[in-house]
Amino acid sequence: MKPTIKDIAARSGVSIATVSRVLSQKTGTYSEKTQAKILRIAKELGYRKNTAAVELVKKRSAVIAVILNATPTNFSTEVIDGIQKRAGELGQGVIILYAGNRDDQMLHQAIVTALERSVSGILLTAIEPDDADLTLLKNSGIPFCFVSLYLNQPKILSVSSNNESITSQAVDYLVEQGHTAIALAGIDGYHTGTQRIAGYEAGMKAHGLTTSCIKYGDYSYESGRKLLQEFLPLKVTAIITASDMIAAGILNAAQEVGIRVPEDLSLVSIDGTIICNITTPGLTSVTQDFYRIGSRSVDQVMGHDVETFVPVRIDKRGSVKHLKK
Amino acid sequence: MKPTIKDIAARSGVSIATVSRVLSQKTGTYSEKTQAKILRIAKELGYRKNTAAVELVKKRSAVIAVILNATPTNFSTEVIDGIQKRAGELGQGVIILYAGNRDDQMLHQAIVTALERSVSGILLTAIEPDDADLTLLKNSGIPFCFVSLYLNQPKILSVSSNNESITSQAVDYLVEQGHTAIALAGIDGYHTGTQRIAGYEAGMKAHGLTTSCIKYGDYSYESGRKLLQEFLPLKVTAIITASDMIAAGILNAAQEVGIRVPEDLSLVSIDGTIICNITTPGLTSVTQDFYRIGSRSVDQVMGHDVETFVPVRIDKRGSVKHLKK
DNA sequence: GCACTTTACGTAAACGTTTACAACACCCTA
DNA sequence: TAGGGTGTTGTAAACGTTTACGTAAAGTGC
Repeated sequence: MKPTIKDIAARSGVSIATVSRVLSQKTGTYSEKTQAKILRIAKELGYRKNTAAVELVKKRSAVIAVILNATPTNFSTEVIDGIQKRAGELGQGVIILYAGNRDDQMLHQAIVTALERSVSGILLTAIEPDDADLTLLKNSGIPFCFVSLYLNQPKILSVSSNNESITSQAVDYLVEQGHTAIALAGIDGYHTGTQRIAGYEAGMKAHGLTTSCIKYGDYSYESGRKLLQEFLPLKVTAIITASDMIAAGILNAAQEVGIRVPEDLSLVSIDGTIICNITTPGLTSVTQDFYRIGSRSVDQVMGHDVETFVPVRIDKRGSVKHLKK
Repeated sequence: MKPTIKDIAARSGVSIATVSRVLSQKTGTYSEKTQAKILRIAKELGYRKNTAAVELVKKRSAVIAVILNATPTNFSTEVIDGIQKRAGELGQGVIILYAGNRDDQMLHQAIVTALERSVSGILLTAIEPDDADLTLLKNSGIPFCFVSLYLNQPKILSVSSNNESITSQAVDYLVEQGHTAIALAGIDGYHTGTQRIAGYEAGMKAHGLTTSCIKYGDYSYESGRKLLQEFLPLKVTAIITASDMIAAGILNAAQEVGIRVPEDLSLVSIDGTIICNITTPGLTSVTQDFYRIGSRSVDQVMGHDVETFVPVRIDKRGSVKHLKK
């Protein structure tokens, strides 16, 4: 049998209450002598606390639930890393729950699991729940925060990059480099995509450019490869891509049909993961700080008041050509 | 207050025992009529079971703990995906615990956390515990399994590729293509590295090749870039790399100094993740089935009797040149 | 109509902690 | 010496489930 505080109490001749106080470090409520004795005996017995019992009586578990899409984007590990580190600092464990791919049923199950565990916070990473689940979350009394997704609703916590700013900065940069025929590729039809389109169109308009060219996709490498086909008949000189994988797909498919990057086509990728270093040429990117997005989301959900938007930066690599006017 | 089975019992006029039996589906112990009534009332009240209470009385939680290195290799998401899916099928939740980077302190903490939660199994992914922790695990009474690491010790569960087979197959393939000056790059100094070296040397010897060339590294892209420098003065025609990232690093560094792949240098990468498709040329690889490694490790740790070694295959892309004899 | 089984449900203990409250010893101060 | 404070400990209830055991009612076979 695993030893319990009862065993320690029996062995040390004190009550379980005292053992509990020592073990949970309610300082000031016990003498140094008993502390030493209890710690010694606990060690001797190989005592491990029973988390379930603690959570039952405390009615809240020191765990943050992270709900993820099943398709692990190449940034999710960085986000989780940030979550994990910050959670550790705050004494919280992390439990990861997969929610399938826009699978409302699985997502619902994941949320229910988190609620049943009475976690101290729920982080939804790149996930958009339906209204029923959003209501469920709101009524649960457990704080939740959207990560890498901005819903633009009042009183809903979130931490992400500013999608409008991402695309408008990308446009600014390309215009600076002399481009005017600029497309946006691989965007989704949900919140993130919509916001990026808004930023793209605002950026274009600010420079007096009215022709917009937008192609949808799903952030994957394969999607990028397919998208290149759609650009063949068009005469854009630069493409802003919704992810590094989209950029890599476009890049490779382009090179296969003899289109040179950046000589014939410039690319600015959104994300800036290590993929950007691996391709030839390297991909100039609007780089998101995923680690910080993760760590700030933990602060956010634990009630600390921190930024909603984490800044991005442009990393110049080799995929954009400077056009002479 | 969150409703409990007591509230349901009060509202439906039965005892909490009956409510519990219905809710935990002890079929055959209740009538359809009471079942219907209880389920209806539970729904009305928005009842959620309290996992902590269940775990306390059952003395085991339906959760598998996955302990990971902090440096998320690009295959870990695939492994976790496999774990997650299979665990879901078996009704187990998954909790992820990071263990830092060969940080014995953090690893110990992660193991203790898993034990305190009385998880139903512990999966150690690409992690080598020290003797004290191994003893702790063995004495815990909780099954554990090494994932993507083979310790070659009796009675220790593990699921991985066969590292000796990986490198010997790579050697076979390169010899088939006419290579004889074959190096091994980016290998670590622990179990995995040692096994891969054994396979490499056995493979070389089997073909009558006696000169071996081994360079150590840490699986990262940067490590690959550095390694290329070491190969410059040597005259190898082919390199087997310990990971896709190592291969990508060598590839890019090589191209920068005018070494063409595969014309001047052939590469066979170990892992076969999407990285192999993204580089130019694509990387020929010994591809590991990480998803299956993950899913089988769940079976293993849950007591099902499944394979310890998951087969690998060679995927030909563009990084190996066929040398005429 | 009897003995026996089955079905459906209730009672109460148990799981391992935390914590409000009480109790006691001791010391200090007026 | 009374009164109060402080430091340390014990008692016991509480957290929300599961489940062994008991029991009453209903069904079965003869």
